[in-house]
Amino acid sequence: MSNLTLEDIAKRAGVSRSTVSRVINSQQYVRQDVRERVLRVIEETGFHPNIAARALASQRSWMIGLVLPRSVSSFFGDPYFPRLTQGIAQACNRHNITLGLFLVSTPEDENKLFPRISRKGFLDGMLVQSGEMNDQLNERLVNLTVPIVVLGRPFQTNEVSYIDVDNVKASFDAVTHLIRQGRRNVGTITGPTSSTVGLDRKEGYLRAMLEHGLELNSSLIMESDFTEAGGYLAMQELLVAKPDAIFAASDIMALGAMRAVHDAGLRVPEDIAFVGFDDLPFASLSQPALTTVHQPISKFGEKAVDILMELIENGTKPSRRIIMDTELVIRDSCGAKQKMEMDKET
Amino acid sequence: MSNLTLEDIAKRAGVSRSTVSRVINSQQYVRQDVRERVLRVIEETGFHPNIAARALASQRSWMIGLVLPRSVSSFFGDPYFPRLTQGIAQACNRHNITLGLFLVSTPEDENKLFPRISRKGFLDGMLVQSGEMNDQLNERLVNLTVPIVVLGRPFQTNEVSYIDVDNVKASFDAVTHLIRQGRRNVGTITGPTSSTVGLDRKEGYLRAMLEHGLELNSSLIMESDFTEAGGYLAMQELLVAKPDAIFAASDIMALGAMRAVHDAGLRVPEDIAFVGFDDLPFASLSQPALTTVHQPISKFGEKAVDILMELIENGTKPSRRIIMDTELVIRDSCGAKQKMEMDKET
DNA sequence: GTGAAAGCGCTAACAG
DNA sequence: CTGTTAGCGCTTTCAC
Repeated sequence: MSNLTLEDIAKRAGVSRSTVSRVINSQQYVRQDVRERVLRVIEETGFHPNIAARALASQRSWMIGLVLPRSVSSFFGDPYFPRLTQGIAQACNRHNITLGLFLVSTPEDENKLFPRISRKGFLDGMLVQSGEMNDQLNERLVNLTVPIVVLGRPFQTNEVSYIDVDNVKASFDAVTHLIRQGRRNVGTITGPTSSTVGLDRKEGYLRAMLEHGLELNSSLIMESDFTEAGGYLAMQELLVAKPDAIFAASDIMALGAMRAVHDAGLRVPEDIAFVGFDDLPFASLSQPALTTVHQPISKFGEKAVDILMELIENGTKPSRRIIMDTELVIRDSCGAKQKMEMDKET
Repeated sequence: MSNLTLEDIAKRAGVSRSTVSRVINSQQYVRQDVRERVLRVIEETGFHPNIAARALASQRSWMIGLVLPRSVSSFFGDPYFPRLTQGIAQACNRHNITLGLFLVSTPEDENKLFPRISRKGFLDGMLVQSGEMNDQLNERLVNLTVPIVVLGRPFQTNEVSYIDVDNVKASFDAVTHLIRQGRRNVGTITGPTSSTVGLDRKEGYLRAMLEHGLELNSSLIMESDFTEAGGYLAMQELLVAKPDAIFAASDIMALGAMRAVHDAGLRVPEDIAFVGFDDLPFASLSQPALTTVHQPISKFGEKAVDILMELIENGTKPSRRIIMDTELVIRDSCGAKQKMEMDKET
């Protein structure tokens, strides 16, 4: 738009450049009437400071990065990420900072991107999606001096700030719910166990089974990849073990698995009960409506930005750990409602 | 990372700052051996130029923006956008520029964001998703001097560069395909007709019907909103008119509609044939697999970035219009395969 | 409280 | 081909 500079505003307001700068950065030590006069000129002219100049002088870029490592960038097929991104973008708007999006697709990408984003002064901070165990990027990034908030528990938690939900507890509760419905042959479709989220949700399943005196059966546990197709395939294998309930570590896998159950001529929840994880919009629309663990995805993203901004303002020590709450949303796929009806009748 | 400056590199390489700058910007007029020497020092030190300083001096930010107006930011529930974003992000990596993400959620967002992103020097260019008719942002943005590529045909096409698929033709072909299967009572679920994409896909339907001598019936045309739930609702209404085929303007709406058909106790494609639009990953996984118009979404995004970069390098005149090809992917929901079987038998 | 002045780290004429 | 020099538009001491 305009090419106005601080100097122009200063001239028009009859003050010096420094004063205008002070007003813009809402510092103290500016007389009230002067401040108002400057503000008025800024308003009238539609002046906005040049970000590059400001960044150069202040050593802050007013930009944070959202970094999705290679191992998750294919996850973009999972509606989880768009939702997350939306929450993050909204929070950035609120904070008046810009959001840089860095999707690492290939190893070459990673090598090119890493030096660029880790250059001091380029990003004020970053949000890094927790990736897979063998993902080097995560570790390289975390060892930087830039403030970082990891989305999801990282493998290395020392000195790192991160935000997560209590995956173990949430999964424990989900599986417990299935067991309480009288299901005994409870199987699970896990996420990749090379990721903490895959690991933690599996852990919740294992603990629930053990705690309720049920035997673990390795043929009731299938690892998959957080995709619909993966869920379908995993379910086909699980069918052999004749489960009467399945806890899927994500809604999208639950959907694929239910499709497999349907294709096998079995019914949900009568033959096999289901609980998913995420509570994405389509969960309530599936056939039958999916009982699932609700995650506050959008809020999760917003909170992550808030924490990051705090770290940027106040320094990264001590590191912060935020665990957000989940909630089991009971719909039709777990058979609980149906069971209640039956219990009433008898 | 490091705090090296051009000056440091210059000193180590025994040259002046300008020479290093020339090497970095791969300009000519540097002797081969000098260039190599400088390059080696850069390599050894892991030096990366300070973007803010570079931006200030060169008046280029090396960042482009992806702007999703309010009317589409809710569309983020549509897997189309993540795919598109992925293509765009990849192309940005290739071009060594950073991608700023600007989601406009509320009117306040819009008012805050607009001056910020339109400030000269902040963005080298932007990709703006074509929004709804009454969306002011689109027009405001397009009237800026910043290079812009609109994603999807804008309402005002004069002097604006944009990239799109031939929605009218693609829809025409899709509907023609249904008619060729012997369907006569073909209905459509359109996108919002306040958007060009909704308008164009409807236009293709209308033309196909007319051109094949079929009468238009307003109760066979339902406007919806590109959501699964919207598709379901629209289909419920359409059912009254007893259609034998439906062209849905997006896969996600087709999915919702097929769910409604299923709930009504009818079969796809026997009772009602379906063709969708997008060819998102789940299209091949639906029950039955969805016949749909394949859009090269990711390539679309990449191409958009390429065009924008060209505009940035070479000026925005003349404006460019790129129309990408689509392709009808025949699966099971349209009944064509089934019909072929039958035709063989008789 | 306010202004002058010195950079922030780079690019881009301009000399040579 | 290479170096010198003058900014880019802001922040931030340091005087006053």
